[in-house]
Amino acid sequence: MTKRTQILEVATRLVALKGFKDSTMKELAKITGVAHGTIFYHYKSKEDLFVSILEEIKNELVQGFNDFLSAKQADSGLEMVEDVVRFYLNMAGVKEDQFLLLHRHYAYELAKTNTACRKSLESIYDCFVDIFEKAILKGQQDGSIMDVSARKTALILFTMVDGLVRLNTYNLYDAGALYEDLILSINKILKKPKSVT
Amino acid sequence: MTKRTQILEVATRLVALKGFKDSTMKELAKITGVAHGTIFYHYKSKEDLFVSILEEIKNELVQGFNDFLSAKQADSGLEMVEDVVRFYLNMAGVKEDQFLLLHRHYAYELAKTNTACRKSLESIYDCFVDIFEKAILKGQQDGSIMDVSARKTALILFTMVDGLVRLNTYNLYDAGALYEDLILSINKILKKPKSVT
DNA sequence: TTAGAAACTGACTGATCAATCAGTCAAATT
DNA sequence: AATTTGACTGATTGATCAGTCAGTTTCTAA
Repeated sequence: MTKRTQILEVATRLVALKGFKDSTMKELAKITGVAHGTIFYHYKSKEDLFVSILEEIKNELVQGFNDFLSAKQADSGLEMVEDVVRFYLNMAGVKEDQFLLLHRHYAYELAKTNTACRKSLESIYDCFVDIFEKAILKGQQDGSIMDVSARKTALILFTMVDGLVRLNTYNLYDAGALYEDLILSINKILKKPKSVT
Repeated sequence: MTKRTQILEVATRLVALKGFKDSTMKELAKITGVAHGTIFYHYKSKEDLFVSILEEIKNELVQGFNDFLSAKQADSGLEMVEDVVRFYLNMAGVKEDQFLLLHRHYAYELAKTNTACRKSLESIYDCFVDIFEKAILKGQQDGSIMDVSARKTALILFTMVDGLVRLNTYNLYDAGALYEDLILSINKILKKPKSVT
């Protein structure tokens, strides 16, 4: 692995854990095992490094969700929504650093002035919401999901799932105990009542 | 208004807007119109000032939610849940700075080492979840809400509503357009089906 | 073999920050 | 009138930071 890649990996973990401002390039250099100046040889500034981190996160997450989408296609739409929720929660555990970083404010503040940053964030969130929307649309075609606005409902499901991930991060409540209740609630929102035609 | 209070008010807005690290005491002094040293006369450190900010937020929010609770008592439990949701969304608009600050990471990081900070956060979130739980329990007594774990469901509703507030903050989607759909979804989660005894 | 390019180093710089502290001043107390 | 107190001031300090740069090492291709 090149030093450039090593720096990016360690920086992701560091910024996720401590935030952008509290992560110093000195510490990053020390942990990575390179000289302070090497970071600036590969990335022209701290902000530039952050944009690269976000781009890498975007690539990994979009890749991961697309892989999931092309692998799973058999179930009903309603079952697919469940699968998406479980996959999302699983990804949030596996790629904890990436999700933690996405839940910090710095990226969204930088997005106001930095185009590349905004593009990455948009790609990530569109990817998240799209996958819920696709599952809902599928469910409406196969009759397992009731007639609701797919996009709006997708956004609501996303906020529910992502909210739970966040609750975990904050450590105020035991969010893990809520996973099954969350899926039950989502079922109630979506499930088409037995038709009475 | 005393300078001490003025400093606290301006600091709340400043830290909500820019985050703890990016808010400088120099700027705070300038905006408030006091000398740099005055801040340290009233608050022994920047961190101490932040704890005071959080305590003030706790007092205001807990007060606000308790006022709401003692005013509203007539409706059915299900209607009360709706009222709580609307009140929460309204408060998030009125007290935008306070909610924004609560959605930042610094408070939760400080809570790991600072007891007063942790206590304030716990009071705030317990207050939020309790009010949902009370409405659900009421609905289960009057028969408008189905038999579910009140506490767990309260947490899920809270993550839904708070997630929507957050979505607004991030400016990625138009969350305002989702308010009515959110309330519909919550209704589906809670509403007791017509009994078939 | 070697010359030039690319990768890397770490001491250094200037800027910025929280916090300090000696001192001012007006109001309260004696 | 004399003294004390508490609110307030702003220049100063020492620490820390991102970023620079002159110099060194490693790689590459002819």
